[in-house]
Amino acid sequence: MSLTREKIIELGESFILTKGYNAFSYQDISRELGMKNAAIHYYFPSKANLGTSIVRTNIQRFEEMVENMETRGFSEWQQLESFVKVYIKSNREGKLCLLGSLGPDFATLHENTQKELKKMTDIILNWLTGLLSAGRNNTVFSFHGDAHHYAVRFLSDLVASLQLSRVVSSMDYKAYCNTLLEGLKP
Amino acid sequence: MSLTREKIIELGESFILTKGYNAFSYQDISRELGMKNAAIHYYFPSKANLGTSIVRTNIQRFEEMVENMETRGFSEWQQLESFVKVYIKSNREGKLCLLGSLGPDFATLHENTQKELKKMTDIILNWLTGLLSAGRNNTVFSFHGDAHHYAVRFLSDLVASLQLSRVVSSMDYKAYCNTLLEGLKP
DNA sequence: GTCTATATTCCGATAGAC
DNA sequence: GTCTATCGGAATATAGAC
Repeated sequence: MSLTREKIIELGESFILTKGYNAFSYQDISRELGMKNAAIHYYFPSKANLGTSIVRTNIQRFEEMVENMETRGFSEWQQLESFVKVYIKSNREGKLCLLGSLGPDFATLHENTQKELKKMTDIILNWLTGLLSAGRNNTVFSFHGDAHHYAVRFLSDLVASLQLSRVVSSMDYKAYCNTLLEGLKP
Repeated sequence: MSLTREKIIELGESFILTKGYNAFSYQDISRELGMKNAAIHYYFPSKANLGTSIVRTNIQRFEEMVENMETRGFSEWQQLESFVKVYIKSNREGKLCLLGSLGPDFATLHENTQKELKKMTDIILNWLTGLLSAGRNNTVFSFHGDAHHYAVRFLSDLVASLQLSRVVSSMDYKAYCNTLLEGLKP
């Protein structure tokens, strides 16, 4: 696994989260790396390849996070808190999450990237649904209705509020996330 | 006010809501109108002008909707329901809302477009906050905590779930919106 | 006042140099 | 295996025709 390749993925992701998929170019990446834009094509023949790889990397990262939390015996509450912290960090860095950035551009993505993005979202939502459901059974969480519905809503809250925090004049993202968590307390 | 100009705004908005701001071009619009792409520049010298005008049109449309509802003496519940219906309609047409589409591209927008988008969001959030607050006082709604926080959350739910409905395999958007409204019942 | 011919820049991508 | 010179085309935008 080449170091340059990893840097390209890292930079590409960063640009997607700040400028958006259709606004960043290979030149944005190559400039940072001190190369010609065409050099990126050696590692990723097309922009679609790069996009797909970036989503795959994110899936891997998420699954490793979940594994780590399970190994450490995190409670449902601790797991949800850790998940929310990822979003708070993104907000601090002025970034969106990958779902919130690529989701709106879905129609313009390559078929493979679309497929991978769907896969990522399903994985996150399934995990979140299971976590909420288990947490409610253990009386760690309290909420009404279907767990999957609530999972969609909770994820929507995190995704969109990241976007809104750019647009809304004065928004305390961390405080907002805390009220989200508060709402789940029994 | 020229008819062509209005058609350009309408088409431009439609493309923003389906492809995204940075993915649509003047050619997309001119092709539909049977003109050369450069003709659009007569009406909107730059893409930023067009973007700003589209946001302004949306502000106007929203304010007219609110006025109409007040004239007809809509209850808080009816007003909120009407607002949600706009999103259900967008979902049926495979479109996002303007905030959910332009928000992620915020960093790439012209200063004036950014300003107008912020204005639009403030207007919507202020209205929603007032509506929720008044509705709670009249015991039409029931929710915990700060009304503005809840308004941000409610808007986030609508905005992001529109985006998610494209990505998540099986999602019943209308049913989802209904559970959102159910959550506000006393 | 309305639109077209044309310029300019930048994009993603290929062929080939080292 | 790694990167550069270069292409074809599409993007936004200007100057000028009707």
